[in-house]
Amino acid sequence: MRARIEDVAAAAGVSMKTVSRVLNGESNVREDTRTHVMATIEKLNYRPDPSARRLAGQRSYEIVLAYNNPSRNYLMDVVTGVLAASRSSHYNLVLSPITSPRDIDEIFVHARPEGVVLTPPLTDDPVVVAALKQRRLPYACLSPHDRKARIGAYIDDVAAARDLVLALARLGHRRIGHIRGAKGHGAREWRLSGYKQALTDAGLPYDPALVVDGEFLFESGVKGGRKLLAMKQPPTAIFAANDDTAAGVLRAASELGLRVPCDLSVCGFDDTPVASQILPALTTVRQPITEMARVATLQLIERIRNPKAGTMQPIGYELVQRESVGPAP
Amino acid sequence: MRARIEDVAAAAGVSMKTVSRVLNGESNVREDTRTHVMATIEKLNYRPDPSARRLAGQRSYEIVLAYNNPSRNYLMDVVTGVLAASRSSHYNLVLSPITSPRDIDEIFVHARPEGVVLTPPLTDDPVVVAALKQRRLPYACLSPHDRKARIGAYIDDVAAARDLVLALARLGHRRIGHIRGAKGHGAREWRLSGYKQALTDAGLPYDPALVVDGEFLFESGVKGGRKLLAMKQPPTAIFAANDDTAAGVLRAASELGLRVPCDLSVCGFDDTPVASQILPALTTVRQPITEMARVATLQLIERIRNPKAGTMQPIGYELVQRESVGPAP
DNA sequence: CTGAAAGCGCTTACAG
DNA sequence: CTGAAAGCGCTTACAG
Repeated sequence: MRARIEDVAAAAGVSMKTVSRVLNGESNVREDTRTHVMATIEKLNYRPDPSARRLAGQRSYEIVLAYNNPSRNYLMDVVTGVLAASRSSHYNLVLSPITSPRDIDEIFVHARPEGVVLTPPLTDDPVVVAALKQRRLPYACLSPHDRKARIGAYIDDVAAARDLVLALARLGHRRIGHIRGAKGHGAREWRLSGYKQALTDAGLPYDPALVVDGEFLFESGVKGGRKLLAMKQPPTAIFAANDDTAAGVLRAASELGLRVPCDLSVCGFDDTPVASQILPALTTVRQPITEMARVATLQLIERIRNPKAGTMQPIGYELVQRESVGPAP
Repeated sequence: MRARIEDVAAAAGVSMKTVSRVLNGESNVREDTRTHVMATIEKLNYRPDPSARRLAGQRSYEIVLAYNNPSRNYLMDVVTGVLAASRSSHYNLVLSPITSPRDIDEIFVHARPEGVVLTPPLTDDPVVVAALKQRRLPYACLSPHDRKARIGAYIDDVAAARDLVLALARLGHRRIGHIRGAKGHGAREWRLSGYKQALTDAGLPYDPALVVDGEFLFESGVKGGRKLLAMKQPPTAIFAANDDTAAGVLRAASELGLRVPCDLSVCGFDDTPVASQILPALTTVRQPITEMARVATLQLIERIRNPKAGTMQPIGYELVQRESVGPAP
């Protein structure tokens, strides 16, 4: 039989309440009492029953991870990070795929979360955020568009995009195209912004014709790539908003008989598996997604414990140089 | 305030026990009593408190999804399927990454599952399976090596591999190479077996030199591809055990200046994103992973309810013809 | 077919 | 710093 708190109390010669105090790290326990109770817990291999704890404490210890669009790769990394952080703090993770932002209340059908982790683009959905605020539910965000008044984690997308494009400029590229990310994602704006900054830094003019729309998809790259490469003065390099898009550009280039990186340089963003497996392998930016998710969840937990705690944490990124970028032809 | 079972009982003019019976679909409730109680539940928008239910019932309603190796893509699809099935039956999903099969007891640190869903290669790990059996814990498997005495879901890997290789033979290929999957995965054996069957069906000899080892990785494809293509009589087609491996073969072919599919045909297995985004896009097999996970979980739930219920369900696969396969040169 | 009582294993609110 | 009592919201075992 499993040991109960009552058994521990009896074995340690204290009350259940004292054991409960030790368990929950509450103050007002004499140090040697605490030590003794801890030892007894260890000896009996006692683990508190989560259901009893929840019922009596009127708390769920649940953290919801809400998501909709992101790629499976991205999501699984996020799951890993959120799981690590929540477990280390004795919270339970409840997954909540959101079919439609209007159905944000779906979350509460399967959980009574103490806090929510939001992945983009849910982070910037006014309906979702309003619903959470109305319920006064703490939430943390991964790479939200608006970082002020939010807690969570992010990488400096602008700087990363700038670094990438600046590297292109240093290789002699003077006409650099950009295929944008999907609307509603902060990354769409940041990456364009980094692109523009790099042009300025390199003393290159900004030509709106070199910037085409996209949706973070392979198809965006094919379409955007065809459009850019069909220009009278086509770009010699293309910065795609993510790796899937860059893979699409590679396809468009191949259709036109262009060789990468000899005739055209291409870079992506994210360092997904396709980036290293495609030919040529993509120069891109690696985001430590699992770490971001872990840190964001930790911020959430701090805020759950203290409404004034929790911050927006910057996380480092890494430029990954591979084969898809070369000197301007 | 939330309604409690007591409130529903009072409003409906019955005892708590009767409401409980209706809630749990037990028999021995008069039909009109049931209808009336249901209406009252609806009216009060009553939802039973999960913690109280677990505590009183001494049940966890938890299903653990245990995983180690699989790719993030595969896993996220599995998660989606398991989540769908467990929620539809009022079970909760607990994720359990297994660092080492020896630490299978990790599962029980964070959950007291009523059942476990196992993903390959955990499905065939003797330590894991023994631990589950010893605890008399029902478990369902996704594509286990040994389907007998197991419940869950699978696709006919042998037939799928045979179809793929047979298509190659029909295009005139007479020397077809195979790069195998990782040890410990049932798929490693099945795909080889399907490969051999196809050769037999096509009246082609089986040449062991054309079969090289692999681990389901991109690197396996690069290495295996180089080895096969360096043969005195190299194959004109290569069946890689999965898409990542096939992507590696594409890379090896490119290094040697071989063009796919003109000089070499390549096919993979799984239809991961890389399969459609790589150049040339891969001919492969699509497994409905989410559906398999859903069905397997449903089998598990049946078994939880009845130790004799639950079966091993076959799921259909689909051949995806793309650009990486062509007539023999 | 229905119900009154006891109990699941914790925490809370209070007292000392 | 510590404890005795009540209660969280359900289900179980039993009785009728």
